[in-house]
Amino acid sequence: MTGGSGTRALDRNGSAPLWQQLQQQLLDRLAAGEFTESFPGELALVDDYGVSRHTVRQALQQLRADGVIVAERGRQPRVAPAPEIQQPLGALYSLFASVEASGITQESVVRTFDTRADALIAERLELEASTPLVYLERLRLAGEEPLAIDRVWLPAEVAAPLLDADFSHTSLYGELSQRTGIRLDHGSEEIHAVVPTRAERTQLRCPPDVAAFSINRLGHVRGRPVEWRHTLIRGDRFALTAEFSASTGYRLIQPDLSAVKTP
Amino acid sequence: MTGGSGTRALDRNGSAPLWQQLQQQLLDRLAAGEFTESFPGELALVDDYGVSRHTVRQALQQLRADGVIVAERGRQPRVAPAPEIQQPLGALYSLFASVEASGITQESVVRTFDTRADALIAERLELEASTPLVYLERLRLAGEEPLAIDRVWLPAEVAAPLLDADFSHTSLYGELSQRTGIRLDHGSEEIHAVVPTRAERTQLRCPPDVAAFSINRLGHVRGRPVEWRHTLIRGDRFALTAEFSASTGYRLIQPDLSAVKTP
DNA sequence: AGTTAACTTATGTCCGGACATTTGGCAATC
DNA sequence: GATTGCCAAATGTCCGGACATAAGTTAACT
Repeated sequence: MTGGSGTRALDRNGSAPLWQQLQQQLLDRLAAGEFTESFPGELALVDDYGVSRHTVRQALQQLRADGVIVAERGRQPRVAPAPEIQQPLGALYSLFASVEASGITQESVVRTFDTRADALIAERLELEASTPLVYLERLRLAGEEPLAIDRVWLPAEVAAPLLDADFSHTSLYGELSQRTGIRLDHGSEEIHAVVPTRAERTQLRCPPDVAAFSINRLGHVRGRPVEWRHTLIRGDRFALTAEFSASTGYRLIQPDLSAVKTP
Repeated sequence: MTGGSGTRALDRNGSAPLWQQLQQQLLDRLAAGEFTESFPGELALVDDYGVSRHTVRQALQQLRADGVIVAERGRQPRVAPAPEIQQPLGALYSLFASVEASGITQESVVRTFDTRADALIAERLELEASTPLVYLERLRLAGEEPLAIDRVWLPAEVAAPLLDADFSHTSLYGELSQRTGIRLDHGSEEIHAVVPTRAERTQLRCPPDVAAFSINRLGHVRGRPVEWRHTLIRGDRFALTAEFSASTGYRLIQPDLSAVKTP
């Protein structure tokens, strides 16, 4: 199997540096699921690819820096475990995390939950207009009082396993991760300040002359858009809080919801 | 001067690895302002410290990865220029940068500009209630139409040199940096969605049933708060846009102002 | 004076070897 | 059976050398 020398070949005539080729090959093999639990040691790679240990180390170096693999002295390198806790992703995460943190009971009333087609949303998800989409519309309550209206569209192809879930207490991302293994890894959102329509005000049971955040979000998984979301949050019960510094950049932090709770 | 070998000494008996010591020494010397415009080459360091080129390269590697120094083939390494453009700092930066980017003329009408005392603001700046503060209130126009009301308080002690500046076309941060050398390095802000009062609507000349962003910001310089700012931005002409991913985290990006320009 | 060619210098890449240090497993011992 | 000691294996560190390649400099040439 892992016998002799030079089992695997690298293009030695020009093109890319050897260590770069090796690095890429390792990434490819890793993406193909080749190293489930044991990663080849440096000397094994030296033997396999017929390069010096220095070159192997140079290839591994960035992989270690990026946290793809973990290596310690005297121990065989292993593939790094998936990042434990997903980084807070976006203002929506901030919203629900802050409710959670403040200890207020969090609940959702599912108003609609079905599969349908929507040409406009489908286009935003880069799908055919007739593609079936799972649609979930919830009224989110915090402390038994309406906080936000949340509407999500996902391609039925990926979200079908969710259809028999109960979303009155669990989070969409939790179910999505648990049932399909899918986790958003990229997204963009646009945050507007709006005055809710009368219908929205009725649903949110909020007084007149109250503004709201309107957030449109497009979530991606591995480069493909898989979630369109629109959330309308009462402006009298929520605020975005951010911190920034030259070193850490701009970060949303969990606002103190109790301060904006019920004026 | 830089003659012989081993001019500079490294602790060779245990403790930290040579490359780490070298890296630290280089960082120290750099912090002392020793390499203003020319950084020693690899071979020079080999000669100076009496280590192999491999060790020198290992020490430099992380410095290059961190962008501290820049090295290219055949060219002497140089100290990387100070971070080109200051990192977008907060939603306010995003606001004015996006106006700038869209090519719309940006102008301010200075409504008030004086020195006064304000107990509430002083407390937020951690100052005595009677401390004199420079107060600047501007109506910010984009494309000759009102976009935001901007009010800033700074301790007079640091902002005094600004008092004879004309803020109808220049930015506060620009003047502050130019006249006093002060640049904000940290801050926090709270973003609310509100319905503007009638007086504010009048100033902003915006139609009824339009919401607004209300942003409170506290800016720091080297751990001391030096700026309290309140900005009210028309919600029909501005939106916050953000991107996030597991690798880069949450970042505000410049929204397309033209899309929200004038409905 | 302007252009080209050759040379120097510097980093990028790659190889070989050597020793230190830590881990993990095996074996001998109590 | 549990502990201890030893050895092999693996990575971390460090050194030396060699050639390739790009940039800058100088010299020669038109």
